[in-house]
Amino acid sequence: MVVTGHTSSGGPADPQGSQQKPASIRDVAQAAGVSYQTVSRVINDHPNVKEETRRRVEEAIEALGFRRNATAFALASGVTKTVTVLTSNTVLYGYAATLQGLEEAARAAGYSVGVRVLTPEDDLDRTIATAAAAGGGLVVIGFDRLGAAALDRVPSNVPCAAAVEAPPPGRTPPRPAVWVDDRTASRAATEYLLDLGHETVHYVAIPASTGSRRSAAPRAEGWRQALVAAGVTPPPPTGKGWDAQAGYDAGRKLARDPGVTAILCGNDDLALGVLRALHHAGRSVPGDVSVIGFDDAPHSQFITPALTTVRLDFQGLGRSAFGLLRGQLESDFQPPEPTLAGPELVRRESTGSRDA
Amino acid sequence: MVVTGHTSSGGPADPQGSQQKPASIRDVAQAAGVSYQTVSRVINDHPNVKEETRRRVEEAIEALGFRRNATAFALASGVTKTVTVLTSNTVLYGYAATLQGLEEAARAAGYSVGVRVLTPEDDLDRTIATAAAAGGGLVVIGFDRLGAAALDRVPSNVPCAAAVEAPPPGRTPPRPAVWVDDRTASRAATEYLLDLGHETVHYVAIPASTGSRRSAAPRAEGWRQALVAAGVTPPPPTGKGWDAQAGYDAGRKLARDPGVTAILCGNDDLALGVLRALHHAGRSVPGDVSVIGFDDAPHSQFITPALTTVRLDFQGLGRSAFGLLRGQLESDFQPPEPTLAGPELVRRESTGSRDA
DNA sequence: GGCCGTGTTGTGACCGCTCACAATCCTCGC
DNA sequence: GCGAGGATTGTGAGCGGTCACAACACGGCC
Repeated sequence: MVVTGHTSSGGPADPQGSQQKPASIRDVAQAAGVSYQTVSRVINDHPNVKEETRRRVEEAIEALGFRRNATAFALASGVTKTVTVLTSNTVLYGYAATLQGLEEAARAAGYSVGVRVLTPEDDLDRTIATAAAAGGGLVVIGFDRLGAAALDRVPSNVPCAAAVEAPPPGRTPPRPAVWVDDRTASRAATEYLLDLGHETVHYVAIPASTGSRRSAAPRAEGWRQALVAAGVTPPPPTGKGWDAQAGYDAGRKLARDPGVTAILCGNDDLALGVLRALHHAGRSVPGDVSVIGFDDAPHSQFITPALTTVRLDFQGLGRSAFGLLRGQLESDFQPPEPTLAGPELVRRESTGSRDA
Repeated sequence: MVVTGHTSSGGPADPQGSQQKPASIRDVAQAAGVSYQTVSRVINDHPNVKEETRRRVEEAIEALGFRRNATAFALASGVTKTVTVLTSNTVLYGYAATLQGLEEAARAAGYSVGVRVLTPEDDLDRTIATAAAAGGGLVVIGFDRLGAAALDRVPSNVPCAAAVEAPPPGRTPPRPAVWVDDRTASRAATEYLLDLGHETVHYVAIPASTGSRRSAAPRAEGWRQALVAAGVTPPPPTGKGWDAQAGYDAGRKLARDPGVTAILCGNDDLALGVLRALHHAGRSVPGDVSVIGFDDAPHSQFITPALTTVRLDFQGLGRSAFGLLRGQLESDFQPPEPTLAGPELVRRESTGSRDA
């Protein structure tokens, strides 16, 4: 049985076609009976070209199917309309959505976007140097440790912007960056749970993007603040990972403790795993336990129970990060004040009052 | 309340630093007291360079922090180690996973990868021309109509490979392509449902990648074949979209019909929506209705009931597509026979026998 | 000692385009 | 009818690398 297939047309050396190389501006010039510089003027919309000449050149361009060679253009002009995204992940919702927003903005501005995945194995400096050697600018997604580390090592002479988890500590603003205020959002979510009558709220954390400085993990911090403000001692956070499996592992432990009636999760995948663990343990949601996620991934509203979560505007984040980069690349471009939707608590079915 | 923030370091013109441009091979040559050609030899590992000279050059490279300019290299050598992925989506699981596999393979081979999202609005030919002008090769993800259309319009002189939904119709193999045999998998999934005692199986389709030629939608076709082989007349397929919302809409209608006891869905998102609709309609899964998805997205095993689905090796697909492209770009590279895991039916909780 | 072959290095041209500047054309005003 | 000045066009150089080839050094051979 054929489980998979592929076609490829003949050997590596394609017998016919595919050989003739594309027309250059000199080819066009010759065809139009002008100098190459005139062709250059036409393709760059310079004002001083006689109408009739322009027309002739444009016809030649059309006839030869000429397209300006992007590489040569970049080399000669020094302008590389390219942005390379450095990220440790492309599939997780937050990352994918940020990338999506960025790509859209970049495309609209005529930039092409490259993606380079960061892995713990490879040499960060080398990777960055390679990416920077491509010309253009860098956008690093610094949601996690690896991304944050990469951001720190970008040499100061390469244009770079970042989307990060938390505002950089006050001292030297290292790089233009955008973030969403999820500390406040996390606090609000926790307060919501408290208002519902829960005596405490447990937290299943996502891995921190920074070392030990606890204040840098805004979601954890917002949760802690809400609890402290309410006069309750925060229970130890759990969780070691980003995905549903990590949530499931954390959830199993939490499910055993009857004192656990409200759980805030660092993201929706984690929440999904927690929900699953709770289900396995026979504890109902929201009857016995309330659960809140973070991010509002597309499927979160369709699972059962539909997940209460904090919606974050990742697309806007990506868009803004690109704007920041563009501001560095084009001296006359003033990056617009980032406009992204603020975090918003979306109440659905996974939360309920304590005594319901 | 600050809901979002950003930092940017001063105005567009950075007062200090960021100005000095990177060292070229001539700078290195001068520093090492040799000619630029010798530097070129060193960075390209040419054999005939005296050991001591090489050492001196390497020191100079180190000292100046020299990095070969990728643009200039591409222009002069004609080799652009770049692959641009043309896709209509980057977030849906199948697309994202394919992209991930491709990026990994490309990175391992020293290629950089670009992403260009296709939209119905913009001019396909123009988009393709732009992407091709970047040099390097193209990989188009042709799972949907837009991607398939793009694939058709790639000029024959640009290196290109594709990941597609179904094998191209026999006649002229237009382009090297990879696909998974989901027709067979779909048939197997349907048979599984039939074996469970269901009298018929309903299908919630994903949008087809081709026009009207029905045989080109392999998932639908496998389902139909299984039904026909079992002597049952296939009910009309439903569904109009890729996401959970589309699944929900289709599921609502299906839920009203008590004759519906088994539903096969074109992907896991659709299945999620169907599950949700069934739940709202008060029909239990798998008690009243069995549901099967397609793709095995990461969260599918964590939802409740855990989704029975057909696992597809998208990463492998992306990897293989890259291999095919590389075969065209490097004349001495023989693309390995694509090795990707075959589709596999993963039985979980959303399916059960008719009379359970 | 002169010749040859190999190892090592340097020079020139070029990739396809842009920039800066010089050369030519035209039109106008006196 | 002629010079000024703007419009239009062409030439040379260079972006940062590569390739092809020439030049030079060295040792071994006759």
